[in-house]
Amino acid sequence: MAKKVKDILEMSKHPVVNGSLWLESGDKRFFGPGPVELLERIAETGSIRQAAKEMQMSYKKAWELINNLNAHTTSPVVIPQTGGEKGGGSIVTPEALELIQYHRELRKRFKAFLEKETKNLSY
Amino acid sequence: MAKKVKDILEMSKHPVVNGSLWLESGDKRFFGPGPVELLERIAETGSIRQAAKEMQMSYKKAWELINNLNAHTTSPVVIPQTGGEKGGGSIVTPEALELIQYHRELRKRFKAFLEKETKNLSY
DNA sequence: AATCGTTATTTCTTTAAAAATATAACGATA
DNA sequence: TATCGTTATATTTTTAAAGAAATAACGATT
Repeated sequence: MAKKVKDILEMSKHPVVNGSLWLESGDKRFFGPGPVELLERIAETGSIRQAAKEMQMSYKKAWELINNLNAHTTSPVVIPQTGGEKGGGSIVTPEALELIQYHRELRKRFKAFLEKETKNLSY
Repeated sequence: MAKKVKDILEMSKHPVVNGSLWLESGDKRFFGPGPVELLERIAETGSIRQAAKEMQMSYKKAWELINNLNAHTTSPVVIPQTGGEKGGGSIVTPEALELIQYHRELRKRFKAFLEKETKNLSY
């Protein structure tokens, strides 16, 4: 009888099945953990720059993520305003909030999958 | 009523849920797509160097992957022989083949998960 | 002992990604 | 119209990862 995985792996090191999820189209990722957190923080702060700063992300990268995300939605999920009383800012649309919620649920299902597979290592 | 994801995403670009899976312990990955393919090729060729070459992977990286993998198993899954009639070579143990098989099945389950989630985007 | 191609390892170089920097445009407000 | 902090964008610099190259050790075979 062939050995089982748990007899091959060094179980004392507590190996786990882990992974990453994202939305892509044409091999290009446009919605993963990064953009999600960014959206959340833009919603809070009203500013791409400030949100990026909180995440220790460069403004440039943040802007690219948002721009890329907007390119994959029927209407922009982040609406920037340049100039204005405080120099400008950005608001996230209700659709963005919907995407965030979707991703939370997706992540929950993925987490369940990973935990199931991790448990499965032991049998 | 809140919009659904399919109404927010630009569905004409055919977005899909995709992801990556691996085994890790202590935040360090030791078994993902790379090592799996490498093991398969070492099994075929009997040589780390040749296997790496086939994958356009540097020998150094291949060796690191294998070394790292061996460090997470109860006994080495790749046994190198330095020197010998053809200069040496490496053989993969039955346990390695078992790991490969495990990963194939894991990947199958993950694929099903991803496809289900991708379909789910449309509803 | 000479040969072979591999393993094992270090060092150097290249490349790519990320980050930092700089600057123009913007428009509500005072 | 002067100010503000932001968006938008290009350019430069830094950093990290990957790759290339070089070298010693190895041992069965001849």
